[in-house]
Amino acid sequence: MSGLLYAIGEVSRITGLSVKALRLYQEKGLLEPSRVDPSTHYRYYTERDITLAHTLRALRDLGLSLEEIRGVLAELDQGASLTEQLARVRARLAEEAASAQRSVLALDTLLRNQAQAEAYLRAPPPLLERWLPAVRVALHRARGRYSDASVVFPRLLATCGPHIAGAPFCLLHEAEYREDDADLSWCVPLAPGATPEGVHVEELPEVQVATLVHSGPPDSVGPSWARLFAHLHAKERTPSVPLRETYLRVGTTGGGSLLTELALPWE
Amino acid sequence: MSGLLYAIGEVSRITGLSVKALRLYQEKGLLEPSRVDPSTHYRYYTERDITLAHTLRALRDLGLSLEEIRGVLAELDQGASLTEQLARVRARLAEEAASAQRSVLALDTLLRNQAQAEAYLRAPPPLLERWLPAVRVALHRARGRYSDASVVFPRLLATCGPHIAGAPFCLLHEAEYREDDADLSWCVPLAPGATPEGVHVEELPEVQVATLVHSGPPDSVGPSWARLFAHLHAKERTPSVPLRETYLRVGTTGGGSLLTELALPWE
DNA sequence: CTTGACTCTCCCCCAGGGGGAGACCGCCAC
DNA sequence: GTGGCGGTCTCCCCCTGGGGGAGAGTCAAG
Repeated sequence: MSGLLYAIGEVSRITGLSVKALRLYQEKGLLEPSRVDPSTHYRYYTERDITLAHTLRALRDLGLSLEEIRGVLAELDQGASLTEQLARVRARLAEEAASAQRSVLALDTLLRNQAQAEAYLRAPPPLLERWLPAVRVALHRARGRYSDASVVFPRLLATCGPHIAGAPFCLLHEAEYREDDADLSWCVPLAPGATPEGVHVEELPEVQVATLVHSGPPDSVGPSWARLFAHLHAKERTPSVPLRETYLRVGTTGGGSLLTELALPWE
Repeated sequence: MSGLLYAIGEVSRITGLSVKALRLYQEKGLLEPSRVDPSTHYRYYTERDITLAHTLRALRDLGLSLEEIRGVLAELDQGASLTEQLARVRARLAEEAASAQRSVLALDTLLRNQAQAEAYLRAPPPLLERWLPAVRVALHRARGRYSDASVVFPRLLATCGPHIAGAPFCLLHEAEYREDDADLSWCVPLAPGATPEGVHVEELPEVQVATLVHSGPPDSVGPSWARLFAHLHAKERTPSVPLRETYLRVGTTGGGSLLTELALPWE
């Protein structure tokens, strides 16, 4: 018999929807109990209501919002196509999945970089000769001092926003150390298709370098540079410009050791 | 100079974070403006604050909650490993992505079924001979009448809940039509590993049938069954039992045309 | 009749902000 | 000085999808 009535708690147990949720769905007009006692306001549900509640739960578990569920149920009720609403939902969910997947990939990249940075901290890689690949960067060249980094990089980050695709670095266009009038280029690698506005974009060619990862405060890099120069000298190679300092650790604002990769090109 | 101060609107323009969001992050202790005018309560941010805001935005865009961001920033501030928090976030995001992906797949299945049902509605497939595959079902056998469906199926759906893997159907164990004492088995296909409790589970073997999709109210299937019997008779085959009626359209509660697939086995 | 399990309504809470009201503030032009 | 305009302040309510609990009323079994 369909006259059999279920109280809200039983319906909750049967459908797995919470009592709170059932009351909410009534308030939203999604699932009206077949009978509400006018004096006690107790809700009573029929088998048919329970079937509807099951449908509702299935749709909710699929990730539909209550509004979307309302649309689907309305289409169902008219015996209409259903595909319209569901196709929209599918598109939304697919976008969500893709977005989460992209985030996971980005996090993986971040974690790998981080792991490598930590490895460098524990066991700095020895002086190494390798090729730096070509890279497209947003570049700001100016005369000044190292400490300008705290001014220039925030500005670059501000303009390039979401187009950034790697650790920022600095090019030193003269080999001699200058305290306060160095010829510097502040660079941020860009994502392949990105074209930020209000900033100079340049493609740096690949270059052969001797590299060294320096850990410690950024004003103590002098001896490490000296090691690189000495190395090239010992091999009778001619150092070239620009020198490159790459800032490896993210969030360099706080404490913790900083990591700087020094790269000295030769001809 | 790092003494340069930015008002909240400028910071918003630079970082892409809304003014509301910036105020919220201050309230949550994530991003404190370097100076707050004690008399006007205006917020002023330094370049360093803006860098932090960028980090914050990047993390938010990755899908981290503010609490997770707080954790990451704290680790960053101590120069700690970072990997702990980020690995947790990665796990969460991966789960989200997988879940959304599962939903998309489920929706695709649903949409395919729906599309086929609609195709059947427009152009009912002719009488067809084929094999019904073996299927594991939750089964409730009882004597009664067709209209018991509205009682039995909700109960089955209630007990089997999320284990359901297909359209429900009904087996008629006798070939003759009986109004009120038919020998019926109400069935719901189950997902492969599912073992619902409080219900009889059975594996139906595959069987060769003549099938026909009937569209219209469920009490008008008589002539369609007659067509199937006539077909087998013309081919001099012996009809067998059980007959099977599968209810194709979801949400059969509301209006709209119903679709029932009739399947008549033979020996 | 009592008792324990249910159920009712009503209110506050969460994240992550959006929208807007009403009141100040800063800066530029005149 | 003074007006005007845009920026900023605090404060409050709104959204989704419910959870937690208070205080009061109800149902059914013993």
